[in-house]
Amino acid sequence: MTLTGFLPVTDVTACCNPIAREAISAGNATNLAKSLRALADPARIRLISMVAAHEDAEACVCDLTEPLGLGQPTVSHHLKILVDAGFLSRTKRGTWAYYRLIPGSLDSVARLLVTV
Amino acid sequence: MTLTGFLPVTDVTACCNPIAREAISAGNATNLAKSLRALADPARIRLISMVAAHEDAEACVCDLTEPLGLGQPTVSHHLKILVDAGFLSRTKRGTWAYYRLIPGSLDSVARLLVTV
DNA sequence: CACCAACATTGACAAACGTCGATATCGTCG
DNA sequence: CGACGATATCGACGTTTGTCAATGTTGGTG
Repeated sequence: MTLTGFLPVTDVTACCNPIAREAISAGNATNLAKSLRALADPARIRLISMVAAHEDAEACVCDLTEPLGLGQPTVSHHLKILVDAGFLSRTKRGTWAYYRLIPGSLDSVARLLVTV
Repeated sequence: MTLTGFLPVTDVTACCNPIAREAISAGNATNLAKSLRALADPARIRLISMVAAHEDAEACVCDLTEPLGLGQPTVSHHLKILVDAGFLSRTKRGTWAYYRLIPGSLDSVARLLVTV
């Protein structure tokens, strides 16, 4: 299980029923695990949360570094993982890179976990 | 971030709003990350899925080892992580240990991810 | 009691991860 | 053009992870 070689999360989750409803295939389990792994870090959860809750629902790296308490390269690293996994989008305007939550991306993961 | 020192997932998720609704605290992000980390492995996703989909919604280690293609100690290891994280319960009957999905545990994680 | 089967625990090892400092890239402003 | 500011990439490091073989534990059975 590496964090490299993602499918965007919406592709991953278009595949199957909630995992508790019927036995998931090995391949789909691997894909879902990759998406979850991208989320399974405190810094990345906070990044998603901060981006979504930020003014205009977008934020640049400079908005995130200080409140997160991590260095700029580390923040860029985490953001890249979230972009590659399909949770965030990146838009460059001037010198700044603005990140946004991709609508529905978290929901498609949630849909696979839910049992009701 | 270690996989040891869990709170049961239902405690973790009783804490807060969906992460995209308002900025999550560092502590709650750490707890949610621990729960997600317990799920973020292909073998463990398949275990949850197989247990939930199994006859009578329970399964023993011997039911899981062979279809999963992993050794018995490895399967026990993964099951312990899922029990500690509050996703599975363990009941011993005779020589066998039966695992069940704890109702609502997956849903409480899903509730924190969902945005709609 | 002695043996066996199911499961848990331990110890070891390679692979992957999170973080950082240093450096590279790219757009802006003088 | 040259300097600067925001961000990305690289290389390195200590830590955590997933897996296995070997061993321990516990309950049933002869």
